[in-house]
Amino acid sequence: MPAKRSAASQSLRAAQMYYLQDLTMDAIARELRTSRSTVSRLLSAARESGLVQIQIRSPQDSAPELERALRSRFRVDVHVVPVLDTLNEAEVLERVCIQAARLISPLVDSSAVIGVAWGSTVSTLSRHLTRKITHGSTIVQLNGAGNTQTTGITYASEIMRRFGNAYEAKVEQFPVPAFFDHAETKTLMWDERSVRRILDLQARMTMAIFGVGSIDADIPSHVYSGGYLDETDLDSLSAGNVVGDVATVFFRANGSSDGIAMNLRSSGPDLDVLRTVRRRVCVVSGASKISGLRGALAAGLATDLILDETTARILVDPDTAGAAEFSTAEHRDYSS
Amino acid sequence: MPAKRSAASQSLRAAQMYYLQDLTMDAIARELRTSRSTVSRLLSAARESGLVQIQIRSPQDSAPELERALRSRFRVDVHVVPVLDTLNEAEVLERVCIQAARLISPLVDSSAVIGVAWGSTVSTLSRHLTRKITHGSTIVQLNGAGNTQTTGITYASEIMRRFGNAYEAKVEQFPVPAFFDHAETKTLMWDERSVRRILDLQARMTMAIFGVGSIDADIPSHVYSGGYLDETDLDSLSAGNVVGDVATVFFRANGSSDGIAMNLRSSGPDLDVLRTVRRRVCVVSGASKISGLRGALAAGLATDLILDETTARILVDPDTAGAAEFSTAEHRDYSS
DNA sequence: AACAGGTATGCACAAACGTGCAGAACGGAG
DNA sequence: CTCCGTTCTGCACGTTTGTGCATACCTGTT
Repeated sequence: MPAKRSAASQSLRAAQMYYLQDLTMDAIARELRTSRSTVSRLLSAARESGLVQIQIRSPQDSAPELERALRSRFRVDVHVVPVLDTLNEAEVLERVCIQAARLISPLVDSSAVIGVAWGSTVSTLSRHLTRKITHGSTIVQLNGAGNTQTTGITYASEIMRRFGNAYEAKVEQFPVPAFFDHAETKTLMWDERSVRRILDLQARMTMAIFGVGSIDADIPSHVYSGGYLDETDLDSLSAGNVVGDVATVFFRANGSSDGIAMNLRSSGPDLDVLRTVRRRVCVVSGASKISGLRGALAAGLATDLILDETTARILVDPDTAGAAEFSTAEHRDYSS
Repeated sequence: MPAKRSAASQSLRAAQMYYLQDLTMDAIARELRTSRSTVSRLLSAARESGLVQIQIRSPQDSAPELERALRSRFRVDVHVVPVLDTLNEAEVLERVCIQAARLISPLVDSSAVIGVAWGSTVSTLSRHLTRKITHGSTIVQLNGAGNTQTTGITYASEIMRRFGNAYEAKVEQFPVPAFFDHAETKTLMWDERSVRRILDLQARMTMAIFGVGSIDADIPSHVYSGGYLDETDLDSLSAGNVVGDVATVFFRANGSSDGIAMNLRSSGPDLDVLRTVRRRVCVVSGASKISGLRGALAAGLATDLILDETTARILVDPDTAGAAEFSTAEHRDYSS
């Protein structure tokens, strides 16, 4: 009686029988009069397309010590990604991002305006996004990606495209350099209507997704090595006690960012604007980002933090590692 | 570094790695320094304990024709359970209930007051409930289960116990007969403080879960054959044009229930009380319940309907089967 | 009608998984 | 310390699932 149906509809049936009725693929294949392999593929498609949603809800009491400590200390919703501390940086990044993608998915809803930064973390994240059907959502680029060697368009736009794809959202690029050479050029550009459109969109963000850069990382991140900043710039940053950045906007260890000259030339969002966004998801992988992360937390930039276990451990208890530079007491809370 | 941890915490870790990071059980076993079989069991435990939540979200456009038709026709949230129409009654019931249990789970939240009926459907359902951690929830029995042969306590309480177990909720039984012999006994009992406590709880229900009885079913349900009603009772029901019941409260094809004498002796909730409940989940399996179900829908008793595909087909298009008795036009909508 | 390019299907094999069973580890009670 | 009952663990086996490949099937084009 159930004759041929659309692929999506078949996927739905299969998914219901598999995940909701606990039938084996074999049994489902017989009911749908097809081969088991087809059912396997239908189920893949169902997961792939976001039809099947798998969530892990950790009740407070079984949430590990670590998450609770971070949650109460920094007032953010923390997700610690379990990893062995013997894995190499790339593997950890990969796994943090796979998990982050799944954790973000349920936070996205229709008519969302999602600000997205770029950088190796967000790029990796973008490659693992799980699809979710939403309507009328928009992805807006948080900061320009151009530098002296390239317009950065292809790199950043690839990231944006993946986000747009996963959530069926409109993509709004931000085709400006990451840093202007002259602050006044930025000021003028910021009055251009084409740019205003993006800035207005940013002001209406319901969600922002970003990593952090840390200036003293063993392997300094993209921004600090990739042709975005010259010697003079770097010097001015250290002179200003900058510890890191979010979307190419810099801050100090205590979270303050006033008077940092580079920010006047940066295309990234004013941190005060960023702080008005309801959900601000920060993804961090790797212990070398610790000081940048500390600054970002002190600045109250994140409402949700996803990070690997190793880094989380250092964050709560710097004594166990050599990365201790600031005590928590010094941190002033800049969150709204 | 991650030394020995509690079982729950290990389950959580494993679940995150398996469902969120897509590692194989083998890989997880190596990270947790245990055997693959243990990981398999940890994951079972995680699913079993409601830590892992699998949901299927069917976007409107891929929702099958059938669901959309029912949804708009009866103004309820419909979930059609796919089944082959060649399966026997028991198999269909089983599968509808397995799926219903999973569908109900996400609807339950903390501090809920859940009214539960009894009967073969709800009993089967109770055997397949998936655990979910909630706090301060209460399960309250909707109607008494005593009859001339038994107090029904063990049967009904077993159902209740399972619900309480799944949601870590307090269970409130209702130790009265399903039907009183005399309406005035009920009236008096309803003034007893022990009974009032239950009635008050029922008035505060946030959710109700029930099946339907249909008087003309080929295999009549429990209530119509199990020693609850005598010949006179049955005669009075047909004389009053009763088509079915929910929690031993009767109604007619058009949804009305005024002037049905049996209801004065029934321990079930006044339908007006039932209709005030936010979520009223009705589970139906088997085409023989069609007329009872039609009545219940006309009476606006359900906000959510879970039923098997075969029955759903007949419900939208009675012409394809021989069960057509009333056109939809005749139904008056008694929902609030 | 023939064809090309793409997609969907089933087979067969390999990988991943669940579970009964036997032994190890644990935790009181004597 | 020893005993016994319970729980936990890993192995081995059978089952279930993912996927490369060859084939069948579309769909639009010449």
